[in-house]
Amino acid sequence: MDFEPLGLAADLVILTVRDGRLQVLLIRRGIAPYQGRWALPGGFVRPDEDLETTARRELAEETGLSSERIHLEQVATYGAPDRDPRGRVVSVAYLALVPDLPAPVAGSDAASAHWVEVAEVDAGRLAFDHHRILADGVERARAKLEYSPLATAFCPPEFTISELRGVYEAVWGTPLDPRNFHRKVTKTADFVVPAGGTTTRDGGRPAQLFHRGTATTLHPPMTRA
Amino acid sequence: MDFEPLGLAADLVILTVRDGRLQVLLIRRGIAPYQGRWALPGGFVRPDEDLETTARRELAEETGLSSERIHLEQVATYGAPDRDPRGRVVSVAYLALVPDLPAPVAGSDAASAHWVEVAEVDAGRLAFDHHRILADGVERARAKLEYSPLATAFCPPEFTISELRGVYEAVWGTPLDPRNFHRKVTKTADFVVPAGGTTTRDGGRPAQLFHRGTATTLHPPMTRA
DNA sequence: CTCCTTGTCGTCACTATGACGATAAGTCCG
DNA sequence: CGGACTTATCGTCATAGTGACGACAAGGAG
Repeated sequence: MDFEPLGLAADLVILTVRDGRLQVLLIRRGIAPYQGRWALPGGFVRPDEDLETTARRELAEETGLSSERIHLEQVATYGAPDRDPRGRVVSVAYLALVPDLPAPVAGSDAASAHWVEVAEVDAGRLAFDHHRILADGVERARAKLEYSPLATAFCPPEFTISELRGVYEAVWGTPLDPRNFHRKVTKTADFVVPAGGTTTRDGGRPAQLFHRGTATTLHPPMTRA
Repeated sequence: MDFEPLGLAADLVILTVRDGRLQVLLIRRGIAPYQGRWALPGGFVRPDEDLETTARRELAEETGLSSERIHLEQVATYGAPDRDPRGRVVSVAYLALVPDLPAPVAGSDAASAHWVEVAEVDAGRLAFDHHRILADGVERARAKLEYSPLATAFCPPEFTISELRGVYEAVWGTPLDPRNFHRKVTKTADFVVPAGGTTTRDGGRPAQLFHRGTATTLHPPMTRA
């Protein structure tokens, strides 16, 4: 087979919720093209390397998170012929959802990696077509919160209902009624299961701790206000 | 940039509803590898060609459908290093939904193209990892019928509620109550709009004709039984 | 005309939801 | 130590949407 010259990359939309807001991990590019501009972390797929393996490798390099338990899913593939001035580069985008890290971002490339609030990302300032990839990734995350228990991926192993609600509010950008949210979450089978303890880390009356349940889909879905 | 040798292909899951059943367009491979096996239509992305352009080109070649109005969407990208014995080939899968064609499949490669009932496709008989691509494409279609008005993509420009219900039943593989379905569809704003005429092509009492409305999402979604 | 087929409207009970009141159980501070 | 304050959790109520299914409408076939 005679293959055309072509680069294959995996780019990552790594989202977390910090300080009650949705944030994405961006790196400042040190080299051309788009030197000095913000970009999504990513890298080229190595020969004999699976696409998801590349994504997990990059995730580990940028965040230090190497766990298999980090949620990672493919979003879409971007292949416009002129999307990279260096030549034909096709990029497979992955979405990663990580809990608020106790330690700041650490890793080899970490020097230039920063959490940026999604709402404040200036689309025009991102390298390549990364604004589009980011938008698609965020929209995927927003959609999946509706019908999957994925919001728990943003939480530590044990969390309160309020913290879970905070995830929804941050990702969707809308406030939710605490009482209705509580009812909905606790009555949806296998969404969350009581962990047995309580915490007062959010102040006020002690809240029950939960961990994620076994559900894979939410019936009926959560509703975005 | 020094790029690794690598092929980039677009493969198509082309679905239609014929005789009340969900069918997919498969071709019988005339050359190695997997000679004689069924496969999804597809082909390599040309230099300077956009991914979706490749997909539309292949769609036109295999079905003769060149209209921009045919629903086409990206599903996922498959890049396992060993998925193609010829070397590293990464495939971007697209899902196309086409109405029941009045004329049989026509096109340059049509000699080997056939509609096959999805329920009868023997996963083990498909070339490459096409069984997986097919499964993902079908699942995407099933899911999208829930929250999008996409079922109309399987219908001719004017259709009856029963015909639309037939699409749902074929894609989901479950019977739906005609009365509740009728209520749901006609009460969902902008899902379908009356076209003004009636038809008796399904027998029985004449049915109103509709065409697709302007809705892009269904609130609340249709529910799979 | 009568039967048969499909289309369309209506009813009813039940579930899920949004809005919001009320109470519980901690911390904080004077 | 006793509010005041904060967050958690439960309950109530009206309403929308749904599944199950009865009833009637309006064509064609024999």
